[in-house]
Amino acid sequence: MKLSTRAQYGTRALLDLAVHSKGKPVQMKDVARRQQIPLPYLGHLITPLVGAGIIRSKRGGRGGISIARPLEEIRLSEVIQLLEGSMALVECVNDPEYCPRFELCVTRDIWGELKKAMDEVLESTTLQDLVERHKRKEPQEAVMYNI
Amino acid sequence: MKLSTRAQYGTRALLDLAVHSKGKPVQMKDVARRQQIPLPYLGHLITPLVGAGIIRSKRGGRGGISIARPLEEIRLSEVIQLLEGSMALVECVNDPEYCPRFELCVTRDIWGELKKAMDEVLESTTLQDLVERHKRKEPQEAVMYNI
DNA sequence: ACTTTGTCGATTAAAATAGTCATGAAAGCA
DNA sequence: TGCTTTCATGACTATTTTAATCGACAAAGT
Repeated sequence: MKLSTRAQYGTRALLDLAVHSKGKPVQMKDVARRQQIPLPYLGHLITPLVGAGIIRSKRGGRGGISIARPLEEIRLSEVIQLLEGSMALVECVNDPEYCPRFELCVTRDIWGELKKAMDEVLESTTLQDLVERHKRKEPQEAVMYNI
Repeated sequence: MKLSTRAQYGTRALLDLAVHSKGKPVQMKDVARRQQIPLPYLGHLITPLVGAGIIRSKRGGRGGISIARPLEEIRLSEVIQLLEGSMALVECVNDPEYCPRFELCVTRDIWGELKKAMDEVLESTTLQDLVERHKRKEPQEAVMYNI
């Protein structure tokens, strides 16, 4: 039971963008290189994020992609939903009509609890949180502004 | 990102056993029929559970399988581990050496938190809990002993 | 015009999962 | 003993999902 590379790559790409783009477009090829993601594949991951208004893109020379919203308004839950779909581990958790026994099924309840546990983590984490954690881990990129 | 049928079937089979076997062996074909699991496939799921001492099996006429431990000593975490493996959503959460950037990688931390959130649910749920929930949902199977 | 850069659909490749089949081994029973 | 039942196991096949590539195209700049 693994997360798809879509979700992994996509999250890494977003964090990369958040760190490297200060409002200015960053070329996909740079993100791809830094994050070790095949460039043509990255294109496909970006699409749904653009559609959801998380990323803004601009074609042509000096074009690129950039974050389209305040970082604290981008929840991981939304990102993962777009790239991976629901975190439900079995179909019947999303769609009760999928299995006629959903009412009596006890195991379904457990899979539902697992989904809920994951959703809580993803709902409560924003891209801003990731950036802050990242800064804490890579102090060499921090700049002393006030000295 | 779906749970394998192994884990789904295996958990259902175990619950079925807990409900239908009161210490006495139950034939795999009966479990398979009730739980709608292909019989030859069920055989493969049972193997690791027998190996771990969760299920006891007996061949030959009047043989079958039965639960080998007190229900409250069978945690879902153990069952899932046997049937599905670790709940880590990416390999680097299990094995730090898998990716050289594990120390600095922020997204890895998040996948680790998701694993932890799931593990907590699975650790805290035993087969006994499932049986109790099941009884609550199917009162028609309850028998009045004290009247 | 020409170059750069993202968009999109079609297609292929690779891997994981699900399921089957055939053979064998243990246990009971006549 | 020999027959039947029932689980055990490894090899194999089929199916599905995921990952990735390719090519043509569209928009934006110079």
